[in-house]
Amino acid sequence: MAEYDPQAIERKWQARWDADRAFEADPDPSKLKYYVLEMLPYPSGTMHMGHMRNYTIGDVIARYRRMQGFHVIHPMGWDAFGLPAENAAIQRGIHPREWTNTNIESFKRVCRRFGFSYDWRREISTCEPEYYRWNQWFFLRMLERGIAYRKRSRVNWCPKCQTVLANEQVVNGCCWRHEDTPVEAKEIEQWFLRITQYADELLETLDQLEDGWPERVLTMQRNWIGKSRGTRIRFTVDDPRGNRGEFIEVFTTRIDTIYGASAVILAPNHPLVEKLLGYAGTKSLYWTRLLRLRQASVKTEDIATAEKEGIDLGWHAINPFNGEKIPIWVGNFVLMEYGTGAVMCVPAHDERDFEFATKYGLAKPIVVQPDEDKPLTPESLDAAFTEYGKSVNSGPYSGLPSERAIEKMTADAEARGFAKGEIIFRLKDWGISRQRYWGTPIPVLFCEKCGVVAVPDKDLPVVLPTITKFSGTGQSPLASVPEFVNVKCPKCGGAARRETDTMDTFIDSSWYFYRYADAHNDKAPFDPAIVRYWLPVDQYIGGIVHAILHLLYTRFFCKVMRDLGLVNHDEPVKRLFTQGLVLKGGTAMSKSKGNVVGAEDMAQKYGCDTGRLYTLFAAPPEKDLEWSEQAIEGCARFLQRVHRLVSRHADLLSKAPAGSGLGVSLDSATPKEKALLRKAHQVLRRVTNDFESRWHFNSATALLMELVNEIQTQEPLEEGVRPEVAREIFELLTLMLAPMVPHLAEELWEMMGRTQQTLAHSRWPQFVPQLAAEDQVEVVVQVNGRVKRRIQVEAGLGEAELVERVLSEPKIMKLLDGQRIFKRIVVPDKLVNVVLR
RNA sequence: GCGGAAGUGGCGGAAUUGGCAGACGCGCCAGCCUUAGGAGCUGGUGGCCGAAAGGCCGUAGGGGUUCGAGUCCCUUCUUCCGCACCA
Repeated sequence: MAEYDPQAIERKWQARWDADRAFEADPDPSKLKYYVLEMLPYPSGTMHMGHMRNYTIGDVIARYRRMQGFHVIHPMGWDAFGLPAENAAIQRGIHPREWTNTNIESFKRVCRRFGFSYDWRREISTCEPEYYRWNQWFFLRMLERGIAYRKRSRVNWCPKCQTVLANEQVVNGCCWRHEDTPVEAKEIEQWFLRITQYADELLETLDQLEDGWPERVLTMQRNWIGKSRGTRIRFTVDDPRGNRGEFIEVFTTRIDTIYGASAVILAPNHPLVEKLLGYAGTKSLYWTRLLRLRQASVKTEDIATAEKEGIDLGWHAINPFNGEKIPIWVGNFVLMEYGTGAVMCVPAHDERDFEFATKYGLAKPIVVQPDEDKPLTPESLDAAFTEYGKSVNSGPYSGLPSERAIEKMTADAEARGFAKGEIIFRLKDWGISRQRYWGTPIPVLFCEKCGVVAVPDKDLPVVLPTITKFSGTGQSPLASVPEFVNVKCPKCGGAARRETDTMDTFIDSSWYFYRYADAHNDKAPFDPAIVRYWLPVDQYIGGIVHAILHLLYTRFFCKVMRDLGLVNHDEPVKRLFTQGLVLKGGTAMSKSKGNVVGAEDMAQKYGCDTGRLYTLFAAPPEKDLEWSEQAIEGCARFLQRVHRLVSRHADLLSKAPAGSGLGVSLDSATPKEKALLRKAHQVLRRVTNDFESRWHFNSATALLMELVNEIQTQEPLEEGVRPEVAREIFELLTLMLAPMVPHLAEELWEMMGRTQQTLAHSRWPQFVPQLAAEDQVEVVVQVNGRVKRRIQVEAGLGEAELVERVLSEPKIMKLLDGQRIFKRIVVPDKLVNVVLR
């Protein structure tokens, strides 16, 4: 009997799949397509179990869908631009391209080693000109439409990365790659993509994803976009020494509380602050204190807990509703980046204003009263009342409910010209310039005469030149390559300089899965007709880390592509699955923490099927998974057991024609056959359900283990099991194993004499209810809801009959001892509850 | 602080709609086989009481709805995640 030799089996079947081109699929309108996608990896160092888990989940789904007859596209590629490659170059003197390609080779080798069913013809690598030229093409289209634009602004600078970060790439005030490195503020001129133009739609179409995306991710995106409906109100600055026409615009969602405003507060870096101090000649007086307010900590935890601080500027603003003069302050809690950089301070109805007013002794007029509770009084007010209620002390608006007051006051204020209803978003435009080398060159030139000039399409790609010196000084490395920088202006022929910043690598990953559909197109990013067949993605699988970053950007790109007429859907991904992390010692595997288990080492030790099975069995896929050497041994044992089991019965199985089991009638079946067929079909029903709706591969695996256990308890099969029945059972087992442990399944299939076709395209078996049905069931007998006895009865008894049978059972009669029965609850085939009371 | 998810044996985790809690695996215990076992096989394994039959307790704590609750409701606690002066 041949031992289970995973290495040999795995090589053998991988070669066979390659020869069969088993996983290649091209558009075929007669077939239902299914797009399975795993987030493309950044190939750094070696592939670890975290990656491997991601791809295993995707592969099981791809293989299962294929067995269901779907036309499956399942591609893989490489997120190949990015900082680690450049840092490796600086530290070790290896060119980023070389470092990256070595890693890609290694990742690809491991992917093949695990038998992931990718269509490798579609492989892309984002650092190749054939790919990034389309990044440039998209950028130019956005430039034409005003979606890409250039501006000078305060940006997030990571001193470790030596480059700018987008807002989404700042986590807790620190760089998303360097969680202990606070970002610094820097004024830089850079390129932005006007994602805010789509803010409303990015929010609206999240509703379409309700059924397919985790609620968590949807919530995070909604919060990030941060839509807020309110009013922009203009307060005139009271100017006793002449009218300079200064005014302050505040944004508020609660215009109804304006009669309760006791100050206007400006952000410390609001331009008007210095102006007003200048007018009054009081700059020197306030300057030190003002600087202190401006030096807010960047750590967000600190910000939230920081004490409110302010400075009374000595100026007043006029409340446009009642003409009242209220002081103008500067406050450290007012953000220049949000709204108008100025707020009206309504202490009685805003928590922050309450705190501020308490500290500085500002008045707290009450202008909203709660609906039910007893009315607020200045004496009883110990916290801000921020809910809606009824307006009071608000001139003509007194008595209105808050909602009405907001509407009416906004309308009136608009009519009188000092306010405007407005919707603002927390979302900011996406800053995409990076002062680094290893990325897509931004295809524009700066001409002395013509200004900013787009590189003409025909000159794409703007190829990233090969450079050899990497300093990491924060200067764009491309600036030091004269042959790259100095060009002729395509418009006027005069001298021009190329843009030397490169694009954020999140551009690369925003549309890569469209490129997979038509990976070698050299006329366009892709052929819209092909994309119409394959896209949108039916199932995307990846980590929760990308809940905002990548998934927001890619949704934005989809909408831009739609507006360019390239695609006809609004959302790129129908269903999203966020898998859990692979932990070791309680933390996520990562190179920096030194706790990685290499996928290749693992495959070498146990075989990849064992590795696949372990990651599927150890936890449901959405949960984190703690790596355990002991538990993986259990999976290895199980596969060995299955292999031995089939080996042992090869003779018996060879006596039956293939696929003959279905005709077996239960009437003529032996008890052993009945037991086996029942178990097999019960397992099939539940495994199919786990695959279909929940992807609980852990319980599916447990069920298959149960089936194997059952087969073993029915041994020897030669006695009492006909070959065709044995065959049916073993084929069911093998087909169900196929998506999870495909190599072993193929081998078993062959051992059973099936040689014509691989399992890759075999059909998923059909559940037969009659075969799963039990003819004896165990019924639980409860007294007053507590389980007392269990009895065997034939299945399918009616309620009355079942009660009759239960009550006539001697051991039940003894239990009840003639007591009066108050009530009976009957669940056929399951339970009888006798209520005595 | 706000929002969300979760809490089940020694461990990972099952339990589809309110109907047998702990499937399956790991670990552990006992036995078989073996020159040997870090291999294989058999059996046991939530806690307490009991020789056994059986009984009692048990899904973070408390309360409730129900004939019946891991599952539904209220409440407290804990953990994890997200947001964090967003006006």
